[in-house]
Formats: sequence, structure tokens, C-alpha cells
Amino acid sequence: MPTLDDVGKAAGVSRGTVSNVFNRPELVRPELRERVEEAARRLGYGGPDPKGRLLKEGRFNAIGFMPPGAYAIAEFIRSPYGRELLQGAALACDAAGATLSLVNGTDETRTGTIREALVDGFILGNVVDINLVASAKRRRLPFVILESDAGPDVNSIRIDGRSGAMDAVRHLTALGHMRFAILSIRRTAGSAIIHLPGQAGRGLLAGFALDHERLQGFRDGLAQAGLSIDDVPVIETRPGDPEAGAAVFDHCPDATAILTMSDWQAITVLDEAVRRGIDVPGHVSVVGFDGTAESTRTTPPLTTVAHDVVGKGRLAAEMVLENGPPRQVVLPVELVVRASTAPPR
Amino acid sequence: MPTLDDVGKAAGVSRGTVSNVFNRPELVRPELRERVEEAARRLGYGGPDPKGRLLKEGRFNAIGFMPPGAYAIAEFIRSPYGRELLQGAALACDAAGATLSLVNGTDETRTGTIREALVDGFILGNVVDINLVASAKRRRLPFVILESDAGPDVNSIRIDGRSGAMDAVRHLTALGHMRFAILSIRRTAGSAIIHLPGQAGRGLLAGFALDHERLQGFRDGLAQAGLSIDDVPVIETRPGDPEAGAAVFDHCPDATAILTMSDWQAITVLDEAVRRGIDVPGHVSVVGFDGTAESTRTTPPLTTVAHDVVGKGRLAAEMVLENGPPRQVVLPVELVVRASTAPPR
DNA sequence: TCATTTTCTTGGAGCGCTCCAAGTTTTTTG
DNA sequence: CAAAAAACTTGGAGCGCTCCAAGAAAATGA
Repeated sequence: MPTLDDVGKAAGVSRGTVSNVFNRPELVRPELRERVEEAARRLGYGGPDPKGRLLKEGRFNAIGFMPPGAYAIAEFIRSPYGRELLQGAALACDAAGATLSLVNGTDETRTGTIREALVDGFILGNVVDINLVASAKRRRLPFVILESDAGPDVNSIRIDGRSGAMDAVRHLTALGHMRFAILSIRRTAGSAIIHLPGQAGRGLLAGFALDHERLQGFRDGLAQAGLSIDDVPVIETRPGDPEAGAAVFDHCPDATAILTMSDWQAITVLDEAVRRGIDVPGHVSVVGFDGTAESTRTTPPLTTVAHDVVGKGRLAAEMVLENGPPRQVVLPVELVVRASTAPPR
Repeated sequence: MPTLDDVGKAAGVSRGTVSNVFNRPELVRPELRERVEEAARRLGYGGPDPKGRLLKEGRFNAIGFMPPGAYAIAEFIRSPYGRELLQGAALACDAAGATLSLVNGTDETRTGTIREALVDGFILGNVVDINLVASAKRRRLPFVILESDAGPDVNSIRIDGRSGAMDAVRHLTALGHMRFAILSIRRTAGSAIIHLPGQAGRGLLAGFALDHERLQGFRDGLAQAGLSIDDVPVIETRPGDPEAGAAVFDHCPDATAILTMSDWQAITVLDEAVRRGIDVPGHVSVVGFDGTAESTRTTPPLTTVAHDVVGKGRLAAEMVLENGPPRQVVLPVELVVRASTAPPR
């Protein structure tokens, strides 16, 4: 690839002049300009390489988005939650004239990615591996983490998952439900993990912050109705696992209410219900989480623990772009009652 | 921000040694390494800046995605078509270990964006402004354009929109439909444009390649049934305009079949039908375009002119990443008949 | 102890560009 | 027509890094 120098040589002028021809053409006498442009054409010069400029300018004018532990970018875009989050981030980037870089990376390579990504800051999707936060700090770029809190010196945005989950349970117990099933999120590769009541080592409340918090909310909500989460089957599936619905119906045949951790999971359950001819909400009630646009369009429309996902994505990008003092934001949630819940059969 | 040199100075070693500490630590004696690391910590050095390396290496290891003329990135992600396309591109980037950069830009700034984006290649969403192709050529990076054909020296991927559109019309005329409405895409900002039959200067077949082609298909399909597109009202709305459905029902009250240019538009029509208590397909049939995953989940499920959108996105990214000789790919379409079409009332 | 080998460290060159002070040429002015 | 002003062009410095040949130091062997 020819460089400014090559073009300059070919046109019999200096590098600086060639640079001017491309960046400040008004500074260069027309006939000279023409000569330089002609030389550039002849050599197949594609214009000043942004790499060079970059080094000088010092900014990529881009922020990186790293999807949550369990996802690849492609998978994340597929999820209703993921695409609204990206939408919001894209909105903010657009407004700021910045680029949104979708960086991939398996759990093992993410640290390296953080070290080397060509960005001015990061949005770290729900962080599973806490070492990522350490890596991000080390890079000394602004970043924000989603759905975790890593202390007062780290930007974070999360929702109050516990109270949202409690609201969902309260709604269902108020309708008279007593027999629940919980669809939780598996944060590693693989198919559904079934935790039946009474099973040893259910370790449900270990895991990852987001899931932990929501499970706590479910637990506490159940407790308020005199029920124990220990009697509730919990199934962990990967976010977009199409088998999730099947797993629930197979393993929790007498649940009258199914609590989930995302609208996507709830949709899977709805789909499986159609397949099996199970009536929702007549036979079983289903509650989603996140309140994405999808949840309004299902059949029946989904009762869900909603928050402003697009707004969250936008805020995240804004925080990174602004690079102000660290903030920990907790967004409100609201139970939106639609037609997927009703009194038990 | 401190640099390798600063750290070297602070630790009393050379720049090269500091670089080794970070990149090939095994080459550096442990105690020296420790001394350097300690100096780095003390200075708050965030590790070798990728900018420097970049210049040496010469590749960004990223491809840029530029959305179609009418969209911003955020809007594009909202559309069922857009997110499947991005999904596919993300898939290919992930497999290649590359980053997918979502570059924004209004119509006026896109040329500049193409000149300066920090990427090794481009996917240009449906190109409205043909000058973009010239800009992309000038940059001398691999690129592919979608839903247009810019000749044998430019990578392109498109579907056979004309035959897909014809299939849609044939399906409807076979069912007995005689009165149509067409929902087309407005490629500029603003609300719906109504082209009623007989109106002067309908200029329907001008516009942008994709729309042009599909309109041709509609025209030719109608002609086969002895109908003229000149008698069919055509409404142009922006891709995600929620008013699209309303415009159709307001201005084409006696259409028994509505042809659209995207599933997204068709979904809008379905939503409006629900709102107005209009039965689909009892009262009116609706046909989508693209065959996105969304189209299976609507009520009723959508009859649509389908193609593999995810595959298209993946292929696009692969073509850019491979940087082989230019190819012009035409993907097959297939009319998928579902429950949104039926014989006319 | 000195020669040889092995291990470690150095600093210059170069990646492609932009910026800018200084120099050169052209134009204007008195 | 010379001097002053304006217009244009030049080339070095520097952005932060990696690579690598060469040099220095330490370890090993005779």
C-alpha cells in the first residue's frame, strides 16, 4: 500500500503537501493539487490511512460492548433483552458520533480482549467473571458494568432484581397460586440443570449476582406467603435454550405458575405450551422478566417484571462516553400485569 | 498517560524490556520483571497501548457495518431484518476472532465515515446513495454491498426480490384476491406518502434498487392476473413507522390483500388490525417480506417471502474477511405460506 | 582463569500520519 | 522596481509501540 510519502515522491512534492491535499485542499494551489491527486490515483493511494492519524489523535472514538458471560454477540442480539440494550447503546453512540464495537471473546480470551480492544471505553455486559473487572481497571479506560455492583469506584447500572422478583411472586400468590416452578439462567455451556426440591446441594443462591438477587426475591416473596423456595423446583437453562419450556413442563408437571428470569425464557415456555396444547393462563401462569417489546406481542401478552432496557443501554454508553466520576445506578422495576397470569386452575 | 518509555525510565530499564515484561515475560529475569511491574503500577501504566501496536501490525481486525440509508444503527437493530443480519455478521466475526463495528452516520457524513472508519473492511447495508460505493472503492478496502448490484468488480449479495414479489402476488391471486394495497418503503425522513391510483407522477419504479425490484415483481405478478399496478394504491412509510398500518387501512379501505416490503411492516399492519378489530385473514390478507423469526410468532403467523437473513449477514462478513475476488451472490427466496393469507371475504 | 555458550537487555528503525515553525515563492503595494 | 505582505510548501518531530541485530552480563566448561 502506498503512503503519503510515496505519493509525494511521485508527484514531486513533500509528504506534508500531500496530506494537505487530502485534509485541507484549500491550502494547496489548484494545479499542484491536481498533480498530487493524479499521482495518488496512479499509485492507487486510498487516502490517508486512519491508523497514522489515530496515533496522533489518541482516540478511537469508539466504545466496546462485551456481552454477558454466557453469550456470544450473535446470541445476545437474538435475545429481546440484548437487542434492546444494544439499541440503547447505539442510540447514545450515534448521538455522540461514536462507533459501537461489538467485541467477542470466550471467557478465557476476554481478559486479553479487554487489554487490546481498539476502543476508548467499555460496556461490560453482566459480568460473570469478576476478574474481568480487574482487567478493565488495569486498562485505565472508562467502563461500566451491568447487573453487578463492583463498589464505589466502578460505574455500574443494575435493576433492583430482588424487589422485582418479589413483586412477581406476590402477584401470583395474591391470585392464589401455591405451586411454583422457577426457570433460572445457566451461566455455563450445556443443557438444562434440574434442581428438584429436597435434592442435596441445590446451591441456588450461589452463582452470579443477577440470578442470585432474583432468586432471593423469589425466595422472600414465597416466604411472605408462607412458602419455601426449598419446595420449588428450579431449572437452569442457557438464555436462548429452546428446550427450556420443555424442561419446565417435563419436570414440574404440577406447577400452576412459572417464574422466569427473562422474557426470552418466558417466551420459550409460551411456545412450548402451544406445542403441548397447554393453556396459558388457564392451565398455568407465566411471568417474564425485563419487560422487552417482545413481551407485548406474545400470545397471550406476557406479565413481566419490566424496566427500561433501552434506557439502560443508552445510559451505559453515555456514562462511558462522558467518563465522569463513577456512579452506581439502580434502575426501578415495575411489574406489568398482562394476560399470561390468572388464578390457578 | 505514561508510556513504555516512562515506565522504563522509572524502573531503570529500556523501553524494549518493558515491552517484553508485558508481552513476553518469560524473556525477562524475574526480579527485573517484578521491578518493572512495580514501576508500572506506581505510574498507573495501563499496559501497552494498542494504538502503538496497531500501527506496527497494520490491521484493526475489525469490519464495519453501515446500516441502510434510511436507518440509524439503533433503528436497524430494532427491525427483525436488521437484527438477523447483524446476528449473522456477528457470527462470522466471532468465528474469525474479529470485531464488528457498528458505524453510524447520516447520509451526509457517510462518505467521511467510510474514509476514516477504523476497520479492515465494510458491509454496506442496502446502499441508497451510489456515491457511497465510489467512496468505498476509493478507500481500497474489501467491502460488500447488500441488496444492490454495483457491477462485477464489487462484492454484492442480494435476493431475487422480483420473483419473490411475484410469488406473493400469485399466491394471493390464486386465492382469488383482486383488490390490493402495497406498503412500500420510504427512504427519506418523514411520514407516510400516499400514492393513490390515477394520481399523477406516482414514480413508483424510480427509487432505490431493492424497492424497485420488488415493485416490479408486484407489477408483473398483477399483470399475470390481468391486473395493473396502476390501479393499486401504494403507500411509502419508513421502515419502523408505527403509523404504517393505520395509513394502509385509512387509505385503502377496500383492499382485501396487503403486500408489504418487510415483515416489520407487515407486523405493524397486523398490530393495527388488532387495534381496529379487523380480522386477518378473514377480512384482509397480509404478506410480509424477509421471513424473519418474528414472522413465525405473530398472530396469525405471517405468510412471507422468506430468505436466509442470518446466512446473508454471515456470508457478507465472510466475504469481507476473506477478501477474495469479487462475487455477486443472489440468494434464493421462497414464499412461506402461513395463516395471514386466505381467500378474500 | 579464560574462552565459550547461554541468557538477558538495549536502543535504533520504522509503522503512516499530523502538526507546525521555518523557508520559499508569488502577489501586492508604495 | 524594491520592499512588504500573502500564499504556499517543506521536512523534522513526535504519536506509542514492536522488532531485531547487536551488545552486555551471567553461567558454564576446560
